Amino acid sequence: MTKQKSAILSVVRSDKCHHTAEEIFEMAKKIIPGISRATVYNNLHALERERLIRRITGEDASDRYDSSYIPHGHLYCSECHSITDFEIPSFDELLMTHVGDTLDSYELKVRYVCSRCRATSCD
Amino acid sequence: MTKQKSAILSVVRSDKCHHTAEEIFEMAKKIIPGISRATVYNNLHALERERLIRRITGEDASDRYDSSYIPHGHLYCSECHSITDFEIPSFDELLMTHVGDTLDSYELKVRYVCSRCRATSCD
DNA sequence: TAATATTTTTGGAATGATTCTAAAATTGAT
DNA sequence: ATCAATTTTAGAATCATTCCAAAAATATTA
Repeated sequence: MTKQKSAILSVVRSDKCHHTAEEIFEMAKKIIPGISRATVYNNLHALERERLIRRITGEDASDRYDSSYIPHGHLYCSECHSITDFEIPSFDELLMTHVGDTLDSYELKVRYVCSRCRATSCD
Repeated sequence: MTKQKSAILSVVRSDKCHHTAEEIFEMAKKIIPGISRATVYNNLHALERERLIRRITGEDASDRYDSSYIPHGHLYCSECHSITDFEIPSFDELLMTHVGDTLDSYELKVRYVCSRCRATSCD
């Protein structure tokens, strides 16, 4: 594991947020000032292949990265655009019964209004 | 509803496939030869705002469009890259119990190997 | 250690889906 | 028919990501 790669992994693992490659690049520069954007992309892909992190896609233009490889749901608040992890107990088993045993992984994105926004919103 | 918009809607509704904007553009040209790519993008967005179609994102570089707005799961075969609709009975209710009543919609993508590929694959 | 092969990094160019823009065309309302 | 509002159009601009070829780092072998 090169020092660039481990810096990138530590950045992704540093919090529970779901950062974009660009954000990870900026954070990694604080550890290795000369690091290149291409290295960040290379290693994010490599780390996902090695099942150490997971890419999550779709909500906006940029992909984001999750510090855990283990699939779980993501709640997207339509008002503040926060992203929150969530878990449905034995969802894997439920999926398996519908999809069969070639199930590999899943991505579950839920749009909603988070409790904070629900409390403060007037419209 | 302009003739461009209704052509685009009819193209998206014409089959159960999940076409990219580019594919929809090509198909729409057969109805309105002079149609512009920008018009396709404009109207795909408008149609989704009007809840007549749904955008699905993430699996490859381009977004795709579903002929139905009603959320349901999508199965992605890792081998042949086919996309298949699927439904988990009362999944909405299940989600609601976990997310609360501000649930708006969801996107569920499942990676697996489809039965066709399972049958023919040797590796 | 020296020599060589392999892997990784780097910066910048290339790609490609999507968005933006400003002018022209169409549509709707009075 | 006139004026305003909306939509379409072609092409330029944007922006995340990928590609590239050269340089650097690392591992391997002698």
